Amino acid sequence: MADDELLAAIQPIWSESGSFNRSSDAVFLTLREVILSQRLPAGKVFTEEDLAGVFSVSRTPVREAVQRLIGEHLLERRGRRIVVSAMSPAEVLEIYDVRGALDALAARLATEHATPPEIAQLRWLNEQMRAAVDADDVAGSFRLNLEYHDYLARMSRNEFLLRQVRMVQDRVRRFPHTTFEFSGRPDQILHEHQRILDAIEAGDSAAAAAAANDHIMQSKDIRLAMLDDDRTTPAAPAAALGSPLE
Amino acid sequence: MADDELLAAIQPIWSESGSFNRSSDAVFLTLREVILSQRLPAGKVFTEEDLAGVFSVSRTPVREAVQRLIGEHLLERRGRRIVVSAMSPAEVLEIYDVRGALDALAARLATEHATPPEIAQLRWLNEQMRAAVDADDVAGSFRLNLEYHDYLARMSRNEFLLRQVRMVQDRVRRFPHTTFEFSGRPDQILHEHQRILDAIEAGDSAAAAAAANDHIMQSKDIRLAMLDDDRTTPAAPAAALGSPLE
DNA sequence: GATGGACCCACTGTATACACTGCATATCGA
DNA sequence: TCGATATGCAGTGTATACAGTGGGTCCATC
Repeated sequence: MADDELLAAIQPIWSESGSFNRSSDAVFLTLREVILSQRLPAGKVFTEEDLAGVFSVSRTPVREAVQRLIGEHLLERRGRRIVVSAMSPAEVLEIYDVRGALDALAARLATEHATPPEIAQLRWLNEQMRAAVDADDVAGSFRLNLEYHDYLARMSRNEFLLRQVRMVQDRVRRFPHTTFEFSGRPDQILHEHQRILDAIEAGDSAAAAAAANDHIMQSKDIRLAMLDDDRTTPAAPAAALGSPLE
Repeated sequence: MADDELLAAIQPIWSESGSFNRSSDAVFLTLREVILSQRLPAGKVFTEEDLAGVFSVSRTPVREAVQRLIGEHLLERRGRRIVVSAMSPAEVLEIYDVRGALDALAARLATEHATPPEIAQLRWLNEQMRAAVDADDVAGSFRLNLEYHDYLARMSRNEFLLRQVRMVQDRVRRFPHTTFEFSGRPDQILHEHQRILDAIEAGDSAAAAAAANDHIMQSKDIRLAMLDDDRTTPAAPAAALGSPLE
């Protein structure tokens, strides 16, 4: 029974999940986190009852959680089973384009509204990331990278945009490996973040938007190279980094 | 009992909704359509049992549908009641910015991949809309406008982008009134659509993106004027057009 | 008349029970 | 031995039952 794998993946997050009034919410959020952090791999199959067992609740709240996750395209029903949905390489590349457009908009709007303390905070996040990169802390770098982009989106003062950006970031967490594994990429990222910062500080919204879009397109190019690499050397034993980041 | 209003709003869509294996899906889709088409106004309050009564099902499938709609920000729980969530004028304006960025990306990618038949189809949609506008068919114009943008997004060959665009379009359907009501706007729209078409046909992706973004920003400006208008003359008895478009 | 508290009821959240459906395996016939 | 039909079973979808809770109301007191 593959139940064991399910339990092992869910247990850690489940036990430390705070208290909710709705157990349906708790199941939803835990399962969501487990999928986004790739503790539960794409393609994993299970039933409602399996989940009810792991979470020690009845099928009712499980069903509600599953429905919601299907709505977010994190799970899908295939015939009579529930499957963690996979991301195709094509979808990964698609997401970069959308992310570029949204981040460019965020950078543009952020420039128009930025206050000095906000710029300082954004710079601080980048410096933190610099420290993490220098310490070879890949998981920390990855997290701080997401935080940088999240903060940039918040600076846009556009709640709807922020929601979209976060939705995209959630997908990014599901990408196989990270472009960080590409030699020299972390330093490039820091430099590109700095370029965005400079443009924001200079009040040049067009430059900020362009820098943000370029930044994502650089990542896309790296990703493309990594995918080609995977394709040509399929037996390569995956990079040094374990898959479940964060 | 406000149940009557609920029944009146839901009944028409509910009765013509095709057959689904899951009544939970049927409730979800019907309720979704009723909200998006503004048959059920923002702020409308009801309980799970009310819905169960209207749909003649038990609370279980109703709960699942409601959860999913909350996930899409179409409903919200306020204390102990379910409320159709409202869109603030600020959110409406925010959405234009995101829509502009996404449509610009769609136009750019569409230009890169467009085939002659696709361009012909897009032109045909615009000509249909021209006919609807000339016939003063506001609902038809509105629908064809959405179809034009939907087709543009499909031409991008980016499934993820298409999903985002559709999510945004759904929000657009909930906007109060439409910018079509603004004198002369329909003709402007047709002209702006034509500009995008010309750029695509010329293979000028940058121009297509710029035209698409400009198009949405024009709508945003009109919307801004309408909102200011509402604010200065709050007693104005809404335009000639009934609210539930489509 | 206003304000605070207690009680009650409506509504929600979860569990359980039951019916239905599709698949797998077994059994019978040729 | 192979195929077709029957039968059991696992899993889902819906209904219902039950317990807990928050909000509203009504009364008492200031």
